[in-house]
Amino acid sequence: MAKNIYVGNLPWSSTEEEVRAAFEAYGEVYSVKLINDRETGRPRGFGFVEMEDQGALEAIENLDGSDFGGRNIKVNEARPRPERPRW
DNA sequence: GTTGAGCGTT
Repeated sequence: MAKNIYVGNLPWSSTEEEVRAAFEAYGEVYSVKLINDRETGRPRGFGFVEMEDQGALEAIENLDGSDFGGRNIKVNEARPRPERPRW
C-alpha cells in the first residue's frame, strides 16, 4: 500500500535525494518526483513522494511546516490525478 | 547568475 504526498515550498536547490532522505526517516519511500518546468527547465520548488500509508501519515504530521533546506516546506496528501484521455 | 503560490512529464 502506498500514498501520494505533495511536497511544496521546496528550495530550488533541493534534490530528490534530500527529499527522499527526509521521508525515509518515517517510512519506506517508493519513489520521489520533483516537478520542474517542462518548458523552461527551471525547478518549480515542489514535488511528490510515494511511500507507505503509515509512513506517509507520519511524514505529513512531522515534515509539514518543518524546516527543509532553510524553508518551511508544505507536506500534504496529493490530489488524485486525472486519468489520461486516450482519444 | 533572476523567481516563491502552488498539485506532476509516466
